[in-house]
Amino acid sequence: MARTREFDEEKVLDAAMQLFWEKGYEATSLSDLTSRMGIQRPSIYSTFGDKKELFEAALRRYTMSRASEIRTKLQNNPSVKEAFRHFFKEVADEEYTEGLSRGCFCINTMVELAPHDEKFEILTREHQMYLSVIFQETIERGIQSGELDSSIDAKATAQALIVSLIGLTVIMKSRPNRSFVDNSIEVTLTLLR
Amino acid sequence: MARTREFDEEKVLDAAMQLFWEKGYEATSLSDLTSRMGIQRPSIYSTFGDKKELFEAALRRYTMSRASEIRTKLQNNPSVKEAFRHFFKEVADEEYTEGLSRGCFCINTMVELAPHDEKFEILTREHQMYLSVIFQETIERGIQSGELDSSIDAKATAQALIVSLIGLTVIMKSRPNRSFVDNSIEVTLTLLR
DNA sequence: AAAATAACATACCGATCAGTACGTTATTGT
DNA sequence: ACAATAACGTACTGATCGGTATGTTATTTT
Repeated sequence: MARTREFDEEKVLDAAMQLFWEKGYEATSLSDLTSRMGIQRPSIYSTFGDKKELFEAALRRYTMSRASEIRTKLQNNPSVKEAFRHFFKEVADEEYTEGLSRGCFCINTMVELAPHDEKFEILTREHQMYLSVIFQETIERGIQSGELDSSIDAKATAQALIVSLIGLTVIMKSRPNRSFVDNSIEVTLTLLR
Repeated sequence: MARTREFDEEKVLDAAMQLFWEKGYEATSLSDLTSRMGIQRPSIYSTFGDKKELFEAALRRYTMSRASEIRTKLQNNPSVKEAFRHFFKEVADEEYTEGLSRGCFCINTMVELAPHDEKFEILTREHQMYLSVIFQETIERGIQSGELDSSIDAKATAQALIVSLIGLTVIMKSRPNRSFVDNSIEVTLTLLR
């Protein structure tokens, strides 16, 4: 050992995550990163590798914390339908409250990088598949409790809800009327009967 | 007048559209554009303005042709539900057939540019709103013909279908199992009862 | 205290970026 | 035929890109 590191690795990775989340991969320069992370260029390279590797680390950090956040939110409500309604509304509220529409870092990456980079195709797919399993388990809980009709297909319905969540997240970037979003959510939730 | 233009303005704009559609705005360089469009740099600037203006022209070209294409497809089937099913399946088929997942140029732009450029926020929003009106009119046709229940909210349902279509288009960039996509489509179509 | 070592900051690299100046060529109107 | 003009190709601009070489500073081990 020798000189001790002056920065907190998690903190600077978090700063990089915020920046990539806001601006995407291509539009974020190394200069943007150094100023936002508060460390110098060689520190980035020695700690995280090149720009793509830093991006990957930031995305992995995002998907992990996001997945557990969603899992917690869906578990915290005895009513499955209300849990989904509350979650979807919350997603909408966040986009309409904040000035900047960051959306979902993973979805942004799916659009920007997945088609041309297999690593991110896989990484983003696996996150969505994981979320869809969380949705499915939540729906199955609703069936077991008798809240939901046992005739519904938990897996297929979960997948449809994931698709709607993605669509919602994306279209909010164009800032449609709030009624558009609210209508879509209510209609989509009728899939949970 | 003097020397006549040697290139077809529509053809080179179409080439630019294909390229921006595949790679997005930032990742497409002027050198990429000149080689794909087959014309020199000054010809681009004198004909279309700068890179952003060329991008905008390409996107406008896309949204217009896409909207009329969708309108036609939905009108060509007497059954509204079958029209939507066929259309959604076709969107899926295209993504799974082609090697590269281009998705929808307008959706790509919504993710990449809309949050930081009001012009594209408006342009992409208006396209989605236009599509949602087409969907709504199609659903209303189904209600009038007796195919669909008159109790359904045509506008809200159309909006939910637009959201699902966006979600589908985006998630296919991560190349999920075909069953994921097919399940989502079938469940979503149960909104048309 | 001295040697070893790793994080630090500065300053640089060649490549590529978007955009343009400029000289040449081809077509027009007179 | 000739002057005017606009599209053409070449070659360039300053700025910025991602990435690194290098020298300095601080901490640890001996």
